[in-house]
Amino acid sequence: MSIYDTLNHEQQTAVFHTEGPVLILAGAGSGKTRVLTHRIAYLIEEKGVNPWNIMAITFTNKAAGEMRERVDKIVGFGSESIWVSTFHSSCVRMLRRFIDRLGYDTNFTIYDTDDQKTLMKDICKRLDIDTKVYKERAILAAISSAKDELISPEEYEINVMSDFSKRKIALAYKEYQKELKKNNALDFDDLIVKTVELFRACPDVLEYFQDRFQYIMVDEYQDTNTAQFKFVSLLADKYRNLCVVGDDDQSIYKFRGANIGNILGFEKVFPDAKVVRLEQNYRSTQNILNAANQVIQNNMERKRKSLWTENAEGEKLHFRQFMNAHEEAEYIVGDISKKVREHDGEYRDFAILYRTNAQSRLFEEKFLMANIPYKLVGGVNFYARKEIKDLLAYLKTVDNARDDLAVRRIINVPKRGIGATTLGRVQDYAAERGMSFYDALREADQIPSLGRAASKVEPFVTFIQTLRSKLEYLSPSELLKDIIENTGYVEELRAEGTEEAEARIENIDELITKVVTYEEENEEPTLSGFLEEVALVADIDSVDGDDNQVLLMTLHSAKGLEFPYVYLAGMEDGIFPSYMTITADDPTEIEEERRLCYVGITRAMKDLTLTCAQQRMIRGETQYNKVSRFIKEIPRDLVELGRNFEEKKLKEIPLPTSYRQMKEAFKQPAFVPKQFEVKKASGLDYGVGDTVKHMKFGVGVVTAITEGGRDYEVTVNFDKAGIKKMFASFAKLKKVQ
DNA sequence: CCATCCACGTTTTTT
DNA sequence: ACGTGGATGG
Repeated sequence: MSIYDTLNHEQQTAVFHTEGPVLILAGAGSGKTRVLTHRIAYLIEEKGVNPWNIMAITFTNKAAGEMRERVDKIVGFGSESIWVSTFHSSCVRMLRRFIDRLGYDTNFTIYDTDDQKTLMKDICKRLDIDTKVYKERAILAAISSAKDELISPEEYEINVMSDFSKRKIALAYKEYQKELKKNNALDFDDLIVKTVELFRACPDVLEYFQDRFQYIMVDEYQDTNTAQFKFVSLLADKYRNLCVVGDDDQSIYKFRGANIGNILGFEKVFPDAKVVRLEQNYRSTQNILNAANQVIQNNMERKRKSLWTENAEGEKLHFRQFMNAHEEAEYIVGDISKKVREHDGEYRDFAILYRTNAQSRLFEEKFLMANIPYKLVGGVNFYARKEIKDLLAYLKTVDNARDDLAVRRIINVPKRGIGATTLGRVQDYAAERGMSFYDALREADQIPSLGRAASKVEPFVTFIQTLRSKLEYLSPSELLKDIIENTGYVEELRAEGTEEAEARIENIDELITKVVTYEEENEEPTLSGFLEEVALVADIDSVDGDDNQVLLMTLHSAKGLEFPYVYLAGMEDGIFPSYMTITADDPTEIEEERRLCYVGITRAMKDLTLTCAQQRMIRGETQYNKVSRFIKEIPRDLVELGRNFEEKKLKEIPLPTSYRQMKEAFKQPAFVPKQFEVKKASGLDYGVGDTVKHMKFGVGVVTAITEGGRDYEVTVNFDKAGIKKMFASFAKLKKVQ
């Protein structure tokens, strides 16, 4: 009995076919990750392939982490030398080694969307581009899609000669790349583009990596763009052992440049490709799967494929329509609460999925009121917060003095009396001499136009120089603490005394924790390493099944995940499918929305609820929406409609004050509900030695109560379940007389 | 040079 | 409804 016996026939075919190009068309829930991990094991154990020669590429760090974990479990020896990583981090790793061949420094900085925007704004000003006519975002989007297609600024310029407004963009693109290089920075797209460029410019480097990665596997292949395709095909060109896994029905990133042609045309590029179809679904019930199949069938452009399952028929899908979005949210939150009370599942078994991030707000509000732990994925990125960006800018400045953006961000934070005028003069001086902004600052006393302002600059320069000299013997976390102390950043916030400032301090504490965690997890922690990790995290990466919380996220973020209970909220024409795609000329856009719907439905394992509202506030305006066309594509007999929603409102809750106030009141990390505070103030109604009752574990005796930061941690010796530690506010323990 | 106020646009999705 | 960023006045 080998580990491969547990695979079905098609899965085995995919695992055993190790040589040459392979295309695995894997439907939702068909066990593709299992196939990939088993394939890696098979390569090593049966084919004698050196783990060192294997590479697996995913899109998110979370997916990479999960695969790594599973590979570690299944491969006995040498699994740590397999490269399991995302496109972006693979490229960074390669570039850190060789990018000097392209005239960049190997300690380059990675710009996020915020940085890009700041830089573009600057460029527009310089090029005299009116940002009211050409918005930075639009220009950046154009540049990004050019990069996705590997179109250089020069090529772009030639292509758009005839179009006036595009000529402007071409100009901006050129300037933008020039600035990036000057700042020794790369944006997200550059990470891939520059790697391809490197491969093309330096055959020896390409061959080095080709020999290194003789077996390459790519997950979520339907979401690769042209640049990523080129990256992969160049790498695989020598040994041709390329195995790609994907599902064209789950291609949902066209807006980000994903080229569905990569998967649809794989057999054209590799005529000798072995094609394997995984069509047995192990995740969902018949009903859920049937609904998904029926919906996706309305798309014209797709590979033939139909999912089936041996699972039970299961419950029917539920559909509910409400008067407004409040009732919708209340119903869903109430339903989850009820199901958990009735032991149908734990909080972690539930997920609410929606089309736009803005829809999350109401759910948050209701979860806070109902005191249910939840986790919001997405929204405002932790690393996009002001205080975090400020401190990171300090670290970046120390790490790479050529990053003008970072230097300019912090030169007057905290206030050093250096204003726009001074900045402009330094900038001019730097531009004249072709030096970096920071280098110009270092010789501030030699800039005649500065006058007295030069004396204000000096302490800043000295400070940075001191930090840099400490770089050798201070760890990143010590450096960060040094910065916080010397700038008085936290002190200043503390002096403010507002709740908002408190929240910022908490965020800073969290940043420190993250640096320390980074140092613990890496053998050779470096400042550059930390900054790089920070630049490449996605929201979804922080989702951890260990926390018992309801998950809230967009449909896009949910790809690749599964939950016993799924709620698809906001099933309305105009929301989902979005207004943009309904009104678009291009009919394929609606197909992409439908694929998104397919992704949503197939996340559910046993229970799927679809909801919509008749009216909904959007940007302060009330909208009236029809039921989503996708709902109508689901056969009626698969759906249970339910009586009109009559359940009592979540009891005795004072009417919601404004959302802002709510947030203020509960401003802990989002998932820590209010009750902590309440409980602490009022104390517990049981103590050590008392007998208590728990919903799930039954009766037990309290052996200890410790005071945690925000809650009491109670240790109980249960008659049946043994000793458990739990937080008082979640455990809902009742004293038994 | 800095703080405050108002107008505007933003939202479809993100590595 | 909300936050950002520009304009304005101190």
